[in-house]
Amino acid sequence: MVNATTVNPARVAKQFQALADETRLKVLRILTRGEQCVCVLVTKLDIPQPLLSHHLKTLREAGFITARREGRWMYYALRPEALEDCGGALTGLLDAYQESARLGRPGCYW
Amino acid sequence: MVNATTVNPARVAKQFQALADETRLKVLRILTRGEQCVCVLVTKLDIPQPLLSHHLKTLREAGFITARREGRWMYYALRPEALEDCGGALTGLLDAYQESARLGRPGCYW
DNA sequence: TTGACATATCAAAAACTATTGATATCATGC
DNA sequence: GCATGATATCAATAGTTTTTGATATGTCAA
Repeated sequence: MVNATTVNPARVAKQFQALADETRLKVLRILTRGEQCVCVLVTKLDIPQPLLSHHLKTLREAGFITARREGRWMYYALRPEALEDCGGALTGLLDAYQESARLGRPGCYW
Repeated sequence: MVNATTVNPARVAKQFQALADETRLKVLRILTRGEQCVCVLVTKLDIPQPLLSHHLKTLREAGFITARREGRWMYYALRPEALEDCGGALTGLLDAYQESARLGRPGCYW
């Protein structure tokens, strides 16, 4: 079960860092519609190909997408588990907040 | 209702940027226990006070915390709405992903 | 095997963010 | 008013990320 204490700040910070970019969020949004070829992404995002390649690498290293080669094309797909994981970090904080409110904010466990 | 199309990538990217730092996540984690004075945060985090002040500013500008003065002390508190908002961006993506899977991935709406 | 295309990598420049130390502000108690 | 303590701001530096353009790699088709 996820809660505020089980969240590892260093690891989570890196995941949020990967989400902290407009282009990368747009990539994820496109990929919600399913696997896409890089050529499609370049066209839709209208950015230079090497730059997109770099952002894809960032997303992949953070676990948000997977890559698959098919002939000359690379297909990228969303990895929903990673999004769920990040969401879990947020709800972990929210749950801790609500739980502590329920208990009357007894001071920090730190 | 939140979904992938209603999410504004530029705004959300800034919110995630504020979360993309270990110290700031620790601050939020401490604040789940309720409002805290800066002096408490400095002690718990063991970082120089001006640095903490800078991180608090970042969190405040992104809407994650509020500040209140009481005499010489400043008290910071979590703003759960901002966390919910960020979580909404993630679930918006996840919902879009699942919905498009349900519909058989009919190509991108872009 | 060569040519063409899709994508990745690399190196340099530009832009941004974090950190530090010094100093300013603001409230309090004397 | 002055000294003190709490916090914020500022300027400089260091570190990181983003962007660009050039080039490399890998695959296919002829």
